[in-house]
Amino acid sequence: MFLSTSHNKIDLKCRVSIPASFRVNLEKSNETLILFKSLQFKCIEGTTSSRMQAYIDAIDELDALSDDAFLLRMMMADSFEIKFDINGRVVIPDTLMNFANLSDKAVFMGIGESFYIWSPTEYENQYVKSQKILKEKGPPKLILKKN
Amino acid sequence: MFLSTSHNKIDLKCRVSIPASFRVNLEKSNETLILFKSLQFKCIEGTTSSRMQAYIDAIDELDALSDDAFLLRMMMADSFEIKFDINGRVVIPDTLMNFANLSDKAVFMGIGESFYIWSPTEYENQYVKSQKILKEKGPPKLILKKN
DNA sequence: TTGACTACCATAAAATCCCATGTTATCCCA
DNA sequence: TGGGATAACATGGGATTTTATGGTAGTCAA
Repeated sequence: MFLSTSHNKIDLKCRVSIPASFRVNLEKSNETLILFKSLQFKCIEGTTSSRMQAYIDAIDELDALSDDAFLLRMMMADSFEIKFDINGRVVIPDTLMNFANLSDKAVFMGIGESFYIWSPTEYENQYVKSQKILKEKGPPKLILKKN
Repeated sequence: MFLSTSHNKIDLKCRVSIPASFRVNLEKSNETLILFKSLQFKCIEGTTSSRMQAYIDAIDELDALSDDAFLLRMMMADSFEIKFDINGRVVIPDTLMNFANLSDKAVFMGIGESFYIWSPTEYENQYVKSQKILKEKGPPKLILKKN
């Protein structure tokens, strides 16, 4: 599980510490880290190699000529397998830095099976948006069933 | 099951003892503790890792672009996997301290599958409110499911 | 030989571990 | 059933380890 949010610094070499809890999550299942462009937002998405494999398998299930299959293949093409240095840092590829509009700060946001890397301003926008939806529409049905 | 209410002290390091009965409940099912921002109240909610995993699984079932999926991902971002020290204490993350307006006292309130952590004043407000509703509308009609 | 990339070392701040102690609850035996 | 012994619990504080981050040296390729 990738949970919680943290704000880390990106240095001049585009190095950034992956939050320790995320690293532990990868290590304990012996997975490597994959970074790719989010299909939905202006941010980077990170996930495990095995979940990426699941995406790849899912493409095979789709109509090979469909738009969905096309989009997913393009996503694969912009994916990177990332190595850690001994301090738990990674180098974010240029393509992804530009895509997510990152410069010197990164917001890591765990969302369960994967996580997002946002620029601070984009993150702030999304957070505000979520608070607004919550206020207007209330919590998901799923949550209310719980008790 | 998490039941009953207790008032514990939060120290300068934001440490607080989780009520022993809650801990036993987690230990006997070999679960870790997850704390997150309640989507309904100004309080922290605590639950088991397997329950949180169920929410995560639910995200994949939903339309990825829906408001519900969006809110659930945000909920994950505001969730923390929490470790106990040998005395049964946890550290409450800053984000959650602020959200629930906690300082030096916490009220633990078991509500079955999960529990709430309130600031004393917020707890008092909710308690008074519940008594008022009880007086005005009478007790709730409960329909128990037979298995 | 220069520039980019990688591996490794250093350090301050923060998180975590572990020991100590008073207080409350539980047990057990007379 | 009373009351002392024992265990469990909540809380305080200091020592130790992790974490995030800055920097340097070595490597490979153009």
